[in-house]
Amino acid sequence: MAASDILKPESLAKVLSEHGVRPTSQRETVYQSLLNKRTHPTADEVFARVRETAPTISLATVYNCLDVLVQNKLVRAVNFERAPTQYCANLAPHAHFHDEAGRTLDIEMPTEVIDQLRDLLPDDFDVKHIEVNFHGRAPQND
Amino acid sequence: MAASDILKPESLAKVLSEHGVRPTSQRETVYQSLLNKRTHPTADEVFARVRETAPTISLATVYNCLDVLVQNKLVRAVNFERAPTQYCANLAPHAHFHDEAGRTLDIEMPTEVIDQLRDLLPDDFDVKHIEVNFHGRAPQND
DNA sequence: GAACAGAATTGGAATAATTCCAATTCGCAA
DNA sequence: TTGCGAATTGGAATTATTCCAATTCTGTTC
Ligand SMILES: [Mn+2]
Ligand SMILES: [Mn+2]
Ligand SMILES: [Zn+2]
Ligand SMILES: [Zn+2]
Repeated sequence: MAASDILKPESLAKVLSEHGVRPTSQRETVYQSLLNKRTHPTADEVFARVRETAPTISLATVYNCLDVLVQNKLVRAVNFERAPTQYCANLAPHAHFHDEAGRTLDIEMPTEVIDQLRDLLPDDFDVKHIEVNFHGRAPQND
Repeated sequence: MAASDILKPESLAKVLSEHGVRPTSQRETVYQSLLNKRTHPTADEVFARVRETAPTISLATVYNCLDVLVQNKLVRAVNFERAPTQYCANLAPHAHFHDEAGRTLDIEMPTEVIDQLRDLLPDDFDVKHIEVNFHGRAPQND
C-alpha cells in the first residue's frame, strides 16, 4: 500500500475488516486521511482533515479510531519527546527522522540493521518492538 | 562516572561547573540523586528522592534543575510513548530497553552500530541525535 | 420489518505532566 | 553592606489525552 494508492471505499472497508477492525464510516475516513497524505499528522490534524468530509465527527472519535487502528497494526503511533503523538500509515519497518523544521520523514530500515540492533540485547530478552528516531536537519526538498 | 562512583560534594560542584552549570545546592542534590540510583526516575520520583535531603525544594525547581542538566548534557531525558519523561545520568552512548514491568535498562551501543544507523540517512541530512528504544520483556534479574 | 443488544460515537468533564508567572530569596561582586 | 542577575518557589495555567454517561448505530433475531 504505497502513498499513491487510491482505495475504493469498498476495498478500504475490506482492509479494515481483514485487520480485525469493524469498518465504520468514521474509521474509514480517519484511515483514508492517513493514507492520502503521509505527513505524520497529530490527532488534532487528523481531526481537521476528516472534518471536511465528515463534519460531525468528534475529536474523541478521532482518538478512538486512531487507537483502534494502532492496536490492530494498521497504523503506527510515533512519539518525539513530549510532542503530541503523530500517526503513520506506513507499515514497512522504518525509522523516523524528526526535522527541526517540524517535518517527520520515514527512513527505510533493512532487516539486516534491525537484526543488528536486536543483537545488542542478551538472548533472554524478549523484544516486542524497536523504535529508532533521528533528530536533526533535513535538506529543504526531499 | 560509573554507578558506583561516590562524589564528594566538592567534586560534584566541579563537575557541574565544568559543564557550564552553576552549582547550586538544589542542582547538586538533583544530580547526586540521579548518580546514586540509576533507575531512570521521573521528575516526580526525583522530587521524592531529593526531598529527603532537601525538604524545602519545590517540584518546579526539580524540573528546572533537570532541564538545566539535560541542556548542558550531564543528563539524558528518556521518553517512552506518552509516559512521564525519565532521566538518565549515563553519558555513554546507549539505547534503552523498556520492560513491560516498568523497568528501564541501559543497553550499550557500540560506535559501529551507531554509524550503521547514521548510514541509513542520505548524506545531506545533518543528524543531531539518534534515539533507540526497545520494548519487551526482560528477565527478572539482570 | 420491529425489537433487541452490543458496539461505536459524541460532547463535555476530568486528568496529569509540564510550563508559566510573579514574588521572593540567594550568592557573588563591587 | 549593598546591588543585581540568577535561581527558587508556590500556585495557576496549559494541553494532550482519557474518561464518562448519554445517545446513536449496526447487525441479528423474531
Ligand atoms: Mn525535535
Ligand atoms: Mn511500554
Ligand atoms: Zn512513518
Ligand atoms: Zn539510560
